[in-house]
Amino acid sequence: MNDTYGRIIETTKGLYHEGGLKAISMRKIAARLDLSATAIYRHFQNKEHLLIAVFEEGFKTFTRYLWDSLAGETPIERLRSAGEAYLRFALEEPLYYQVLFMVPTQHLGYEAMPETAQEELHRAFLFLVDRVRECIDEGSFREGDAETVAVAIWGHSHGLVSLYLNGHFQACECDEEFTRFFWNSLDHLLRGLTDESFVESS
Amino acid sequence: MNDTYGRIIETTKGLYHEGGLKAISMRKIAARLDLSATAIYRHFQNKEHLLIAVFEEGFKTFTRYLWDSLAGETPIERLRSAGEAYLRFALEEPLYYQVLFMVPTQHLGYEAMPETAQEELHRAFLFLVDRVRECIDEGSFREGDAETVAVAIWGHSHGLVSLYLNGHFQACECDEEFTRFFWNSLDHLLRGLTDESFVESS
DNA sequence: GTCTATAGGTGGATAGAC
DNA sequence: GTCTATCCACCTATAGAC
Repeated sequence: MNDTYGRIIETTKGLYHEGGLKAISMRKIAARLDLSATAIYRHFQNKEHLLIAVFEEGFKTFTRYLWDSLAGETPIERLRSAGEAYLRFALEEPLYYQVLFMVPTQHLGYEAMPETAQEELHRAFLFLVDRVRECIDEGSFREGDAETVAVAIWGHSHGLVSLYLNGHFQACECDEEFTRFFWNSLDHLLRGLTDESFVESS
Repeated sequence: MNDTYGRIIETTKGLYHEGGLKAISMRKIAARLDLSATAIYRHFQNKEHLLIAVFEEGFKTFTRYLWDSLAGETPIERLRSAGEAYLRFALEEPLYYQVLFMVPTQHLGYEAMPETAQEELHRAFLFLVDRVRECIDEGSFREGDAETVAVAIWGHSHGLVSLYLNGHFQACECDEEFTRFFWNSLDHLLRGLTDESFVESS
């Protein structure tokens, strides 16, 4: 990924991180790469297609993380690995995490983009639902709606991660400390979710 | 709030909701209110001050919600009321919720703004820490670090709310359904947080 | 594949009339 | 308090030379 195509995408992520969608412009990207503003149009049809490409690269990366988590032998191990993969992705690729999970799709403001984004996000969610359903099917979790449990897990994880990435976690000085906190907190939720009447009453 | 000042702030919130920070412009606000672009400058010094005003109105509103939650008689009741206030604010003022809690402060890109935002957010967090500490002090919660427990509660709540506001909650058709889900999920987390060794091991 | 030149649009903000 | 006229900065995108 050291070609111009890859460098343009990296620069776009950087601009997003610094100033949000409003800070991304073809001219600024070009300036940072010592290119003329128009050179980018040889690599991407227009700005919309560039942003779609960033999005899709992000999802490719995220999918690789999730894919690796399927190596676990039992459903419970695979669910835990999925959580580890989600957290590792957030910490190792914070810029992608923000673009994929922290931008309201309406704010993208393009035709093709929101559909791509929604579809990909839904696919990721279904992956988690599958991990939960496996656990229910083999009896590790109580009977119930896998989607309901998956949403609670995703919500909890996303909340902690997004507060941390936005700098609202003054307690944690480093990623390792946050990782310990994340798992401690999530384990308690999982215990609550699986021990009791969560699935039925919701 | 039917004066021009209030209408400008409402319109700004609406534009943010539709297209994010990049969609907010003095000209668009003016057009929606059938004003000339420059009329707004009689009410706000410039765009930065307008955005700060939106932020501060949002925090005034949020603070009113939290304030009402202090009416509870016991620490536990007040903590629960604070959660109810947080959720009601998110559902009744979703545009403010997004502006206050879902915009990375770097993306605001002004001098005065990020400090205002960070300070106000921190004050809201300290309010939650106080509610948790009360519960610990009277013995309803185990001994331990109130900030740690507060972060877990806030993270969980924020995660669920932001997924819901971003439309990722296909299971819940209406606010009432989401409210039930929210409390069911949060109650399980609270049980886990208070029953076991969460505070010590994190 | 990269450049310059350029068209056409949107934006923030000021000056001065009413 | 609102208007029009205006300035200047920045943006996306195209055409055509190298």
